[in-house]
Amino acid sequence: MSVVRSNFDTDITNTKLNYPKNNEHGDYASAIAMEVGKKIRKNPLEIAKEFQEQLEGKFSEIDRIEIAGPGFLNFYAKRKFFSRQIMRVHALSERWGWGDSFAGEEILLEYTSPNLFKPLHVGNLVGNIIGESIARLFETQGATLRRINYPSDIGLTVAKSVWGLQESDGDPKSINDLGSAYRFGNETYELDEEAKGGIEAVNQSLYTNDNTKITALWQQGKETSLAHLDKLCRQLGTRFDAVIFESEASPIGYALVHKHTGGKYGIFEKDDGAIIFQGEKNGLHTRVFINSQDLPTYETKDLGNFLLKQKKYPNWTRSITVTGNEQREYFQVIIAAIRAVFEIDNNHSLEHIATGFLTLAGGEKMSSRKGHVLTGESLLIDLQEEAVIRAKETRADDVQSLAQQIATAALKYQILRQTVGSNIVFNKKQAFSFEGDSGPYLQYSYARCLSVITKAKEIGIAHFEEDNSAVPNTVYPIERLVCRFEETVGTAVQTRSPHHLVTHLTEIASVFNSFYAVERIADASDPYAPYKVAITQSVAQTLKNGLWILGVAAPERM
RNA sequence: CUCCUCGUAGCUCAGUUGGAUAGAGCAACUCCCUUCUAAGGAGUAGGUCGUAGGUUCAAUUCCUACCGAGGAGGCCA
Repeated sequence: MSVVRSNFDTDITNTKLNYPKNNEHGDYASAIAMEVGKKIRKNPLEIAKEFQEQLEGKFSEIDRIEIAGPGFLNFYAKRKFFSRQIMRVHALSERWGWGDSFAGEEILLEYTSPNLFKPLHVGNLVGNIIGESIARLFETQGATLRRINYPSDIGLTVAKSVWGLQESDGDPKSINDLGSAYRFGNETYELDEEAKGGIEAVNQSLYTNDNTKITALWQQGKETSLAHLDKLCRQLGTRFDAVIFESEASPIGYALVHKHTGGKYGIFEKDDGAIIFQGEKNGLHTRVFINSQDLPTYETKDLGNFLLKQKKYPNWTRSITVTGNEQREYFQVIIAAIRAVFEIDNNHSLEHIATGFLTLAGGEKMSSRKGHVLTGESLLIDLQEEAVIRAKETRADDVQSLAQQIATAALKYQILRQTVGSNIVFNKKQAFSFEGDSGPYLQYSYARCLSVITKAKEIGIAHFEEDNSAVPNTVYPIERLVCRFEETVGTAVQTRSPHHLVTHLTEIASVFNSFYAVERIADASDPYAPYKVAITQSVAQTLKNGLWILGVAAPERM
């Protein structure tokens, strides 16, 4: 069908083929006649007629072209087109849906980037889940991905924890002690002037490294916190290629800013004792990079971070940072500053992807039963407990591991289903139900496909062969949907929007389940059985490949 | 005050980049397991697409104004 597409992607028009909502309007449709008609002031119906005559018989896959409504061109594909696509899915197998639109690119993708020494809030997981999915999307298009974690290991929040550890004699090897140390430090900072001074002193010491006891606590706590994070990330399916600490980036950024301050070609300038970047010249905000106490701000650290990334991966072509959307405007400034400082040319691109906030639905408070903040971890544990109950009734060999797969699927689905950047209302009730539009629904549909395929094998349904097997005249809706998968992956990558994929997979699962409900697939007496099984296989493959991109496991039995 | 993002069914969200009758799930009400997995399927009901203008053959989609929500705006991140 790409032949048809390319034929229309001309200079005269930006009209593309689209999928009619109604099958009666063909398999593909174009509004080109209306658009051209407007430009040359001619009746669209006449133009459509011309197109029709010119295109008729030009495409081997097209059965006929019809004109409808005010001048739509409706293309009806041949039956064989679909059965060939189904065979193609089978042939491409693991690579079905993959492409090469980013081949040769080396992409630096920074995401997750949490505050160490602090419990991971569910919201922190959003960036990880979206980031991982975007990484995988790029990987399907031939790019080499460098997953980068840029945790904050220095600064006031860290100082609060370290101070808390010191005061409460907490064990820096215990993740729970780190959490309570942070809460203690954070609360005391607000209430007690003297303690506030102490925390600020700790903060200073972290920068200057002048107190061995504090440094030791810090390093031990950092290790604990990192190990814990690593464990959680693995459960979610992420493994980072590089970790760059804010504490490393800080002095490097500091030197960079000073190097480019003042003078004729200075990028930064001194103002009121601070060093700033004049963003207003480019319609952005002016931001302070080094404050009047000569301390680097987050902006400066991000510059240092970039230098470290570039040094580690000198052949990068694209650098993408995923953060919360409150940093949207902030990142426009950072990108402008990086472009100026590092003289980035047009062959390299810098992008920022903003993710939304996560809140809990209708009245549910952001606290668990114990009255603590709802951490990503505790939510996963709760989900898993719920999943175990269901998993026990399944055919799975390993109940615990299935429950874990279901739990992560449920969480990821809720986050990946909607447009990146819009705020996410986490519906606990919905996530825990595992029904309807959900991660487990996709997994269940996949397992169901496999079960049918297994049965087909058992009763000896023949393999589908293009020349020997029978194919029903009418095209099943599920066939059309499966064919579009490749294109969906493409738009998801282009727009950095995994939700397009989620929507499409959900639709595939839903339409397949309807197909399953009315059609008997593995029926030895049905001449179409080989084809129906082939369709089922293509659905399974599509779901599997799609779930992989989302970072969701595809259990074979449930 | 300025800028950014958003407003679609009771709730949570899609809407193929301007196309044909605006779609799902949840919740409500009906049905369907002696048939390949009921975490499923079929159906009913639910909409002035925030409001008002404008551009267009065609607007949920683009432009303007207003209303409402959230965010950002030189020494926090």
